[in-house]
Amino acid sequence: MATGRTHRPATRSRGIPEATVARLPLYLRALTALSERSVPTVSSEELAAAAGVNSAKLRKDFSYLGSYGTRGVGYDVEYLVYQISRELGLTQDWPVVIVGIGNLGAALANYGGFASRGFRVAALIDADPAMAGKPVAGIPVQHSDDLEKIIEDNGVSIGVIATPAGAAQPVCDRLVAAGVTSILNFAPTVLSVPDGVDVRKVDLSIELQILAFHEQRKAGEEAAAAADGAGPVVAGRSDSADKGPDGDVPAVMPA
Amino acid sequence: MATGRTHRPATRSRGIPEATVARLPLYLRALTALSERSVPTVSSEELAAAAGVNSAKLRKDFSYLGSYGTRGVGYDVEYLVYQISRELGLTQDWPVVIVGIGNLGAALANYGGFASRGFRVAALIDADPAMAGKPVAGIPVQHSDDLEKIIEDNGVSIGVIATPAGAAQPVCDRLVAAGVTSILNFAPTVLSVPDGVDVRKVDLSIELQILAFHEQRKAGEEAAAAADGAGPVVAGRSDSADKGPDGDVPAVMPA
DNA sequence: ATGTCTTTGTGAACGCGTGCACAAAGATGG
DNA sequence: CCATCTTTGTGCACGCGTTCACAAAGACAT
Repeated sequence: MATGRTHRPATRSRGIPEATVARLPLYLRALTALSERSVPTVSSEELAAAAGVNSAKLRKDFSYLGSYGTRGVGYDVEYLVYQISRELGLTQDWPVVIVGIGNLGAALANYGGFASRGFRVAALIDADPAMAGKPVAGIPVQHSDDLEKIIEDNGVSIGVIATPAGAAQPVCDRLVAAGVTSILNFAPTVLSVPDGVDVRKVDLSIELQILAFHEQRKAGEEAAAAADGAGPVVAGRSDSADKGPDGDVPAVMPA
Repeated sequence: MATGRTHRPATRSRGIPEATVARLPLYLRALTALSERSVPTVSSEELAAAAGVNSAKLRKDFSYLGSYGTRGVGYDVEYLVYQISRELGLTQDWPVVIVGIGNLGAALANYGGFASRGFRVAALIDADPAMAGKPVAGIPVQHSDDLEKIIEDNGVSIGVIATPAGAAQPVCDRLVAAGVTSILNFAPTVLSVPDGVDVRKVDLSIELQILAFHEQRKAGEEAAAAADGAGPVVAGRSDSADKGPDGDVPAVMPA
């Protein structure tokens, strides 16, 4: 995840904790898989295992949405898919623009996970005139001069920034000025935005650095253990969800 | 950011909280920028602003590493860069393999943020025989038949999975069997790994879904406010780091 | 209808992370 | 050498998130 946060004020959205909101997409994916296999109902235990979380946590998460389960039976898969989709706002169409069509921007444009969740790539924007008109993922790239017009014409409220670091803040400012209120930032920069605009950050380098930290620690422990005459650790197989080198921490965050 | 977690057991690595570890790369980036401008020292207040965090939090984070500041002056930039780099394990070389050279894999191979932090792309691996030998980012793609040999020959301990969802778990199993102990997963799947292996997950679709949730909420509030006769909200500019629609939550997590 | 069994929904306790506010430490000037 | 000023390092309190453990609720069989 991106990185570095502060607990949000008292504005808890409609009583649903942020931690829960972040898990809903995870549940939704697991439920969608069950739905495709025509599984009618699922218990909290089963679904929790599929999503890689604690079953009590899952039940508490669902309790924030309402009482959608049946005691002694479990949850109705289709009904839950609908409720979560509605809660996340996925029942409506979200036009999205991607700014910065380099390798990453092109990869995002081609990413299939967007369309399947109600997200529609409305436009691809790049500052390089040579890119203009060139189709990427079947969509012609438009020049950034037209950014404002594109945003307004398509009613875009979500923007994805995949530009180099230096261009990110100016692009962000223009997106916000044009009406975008949610930004997913892949550029390695801290963006400054007005109140009311949400920013989530994904930083690939930071993720690797966190892994490196734990990798180094493991190497150190192993060496220490070897020095003690004891062998390396490593035990039984476990679901990665309930251990993790990092417990919680976001490499993707609001910022 | 990837998603869904559980607090790690009591194994707090060398006393450094996970939340702190996740912020160290952020500080490092800000410090590197200062270093390039030849700024000799920086106060916690200034650095915190650059990294988008609370200054007290920053000081407490640094206190876990030791007392590297000078009261009345601040922190020595170069020294702090070195200490954080060492703490994160970036002073050593980390060979990394990327498995799955589609759009995303290619984008990762070309990503400049890796090399600059001690990460070296040792090999690109893909299951498609047609890709074999074809250079991506100047590195010839190798066939997945040779995965185990590549891992061992290069002493790789960190693997990046950018395959389709279906291939992720088998690839993960082979990586782990070959000796990889840290995995960065871009495939939309919950990976199961043995104890001792760290997994971090980055899910682009989940990030957008979280944004959509808040976007929907904002739209609802605005409508409600309009119905009350009051105008939309939106106030002054603020640094996004200390508000956020999501406070904390990780879309990237251990799982 | 009644009893048993399964599974949900949640009260309560605990722990981590955050941020305030201040004392201690050092620099700097007279 | 002393006074003042800046900035660190941290004790403390607060709140969120997680987890346990159990009572309530419904299904199902008899």
